Amino acid sequence: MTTLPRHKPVSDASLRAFAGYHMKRAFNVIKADLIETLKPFDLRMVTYSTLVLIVDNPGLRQAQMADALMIERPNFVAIIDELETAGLITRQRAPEDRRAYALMATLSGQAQCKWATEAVNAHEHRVFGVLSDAERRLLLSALGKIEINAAQ
Amino acid sequence: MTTLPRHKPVSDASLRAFAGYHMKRAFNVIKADLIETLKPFDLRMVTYSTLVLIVDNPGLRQAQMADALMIERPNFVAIIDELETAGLITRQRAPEDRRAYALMATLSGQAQCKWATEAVNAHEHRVFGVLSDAERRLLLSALGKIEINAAQ
DNA sequence: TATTGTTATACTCTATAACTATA
DNA sequence: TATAGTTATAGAGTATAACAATA
Repeated sequence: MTTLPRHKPVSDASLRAFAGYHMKRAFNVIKADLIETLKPFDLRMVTYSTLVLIVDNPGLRQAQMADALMIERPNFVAIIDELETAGLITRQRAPEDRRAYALMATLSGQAQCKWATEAVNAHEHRVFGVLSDAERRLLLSALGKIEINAAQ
Repeated sequence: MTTLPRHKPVSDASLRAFAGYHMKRAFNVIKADLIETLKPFDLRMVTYSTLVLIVDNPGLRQAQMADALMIERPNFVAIIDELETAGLITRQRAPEDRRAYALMATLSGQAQCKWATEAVNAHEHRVFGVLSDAERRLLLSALGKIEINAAQ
């Protein structure tokens, strides 16, 4: 008896004309799956990315890491605190510049990074496994072009 | 004289192995451009998407719109307030269910939607114009597959 | 005077519980 | 009792100004 039926389908045809809308929707599902993937390791997307960068680039300063991750320096403090409290990284005063900290992964941090990366690889396989190798290559190529184009 | 040179390049090679990392970086540049595109219209991404949906689906209820946009009902209230205050839409009590509001775009809202959509089309051309038609089609197809796959 | 890490702060986005008015 | 819209609130995420220690 409702003239406004409750489950009338909503048309998003106009939005679907935009590639950006599809990017957002696809990225939303990827993000949701990644968050679940990292939860057992007590890592968030940003703490996982940071941990990987510290493992791969031992000894760098906070400001350098923050720049690479495009995170504002003040916001990076809590992220580093979180990883340090979890025993995954250490802050070491840089001997030649006592204002700066050099960031290093602990042995535990290296192990955690390796295990989490295995889980993230499984996540990537789950999410992008629907694509053929050719599709996946073309997706990466297209994404790269979009990013480079914007930097001009 | 720094043994930790300030601009030592940071390797993100490990992260670049992940398609999701490229998705995030590409989406970041798209988002930044779209935010600038919508600023002259006093619209945010979410208010623009909502306006388009209301123009295309006049008379639907808030809850239906919120579901379609995957926004929690409480958070949708401020979005609708914003569009209503700007004179772009109206809330009309649904006569057959006086708890509900039917959402309608005003004439001004329809015009604003049309102009903003022209700007968003230009934005899409700027951002995705680096891709060939074939690349763009394959990107959309791949994104669709990722989204559908996740819904299973 | 400038820079590193930090604190404080504010604004957005997102998620949940609970209220009101209607059904 | 259940639902539509709302309020309040809390947690992330993000951005800027300003401070102490050091250069």
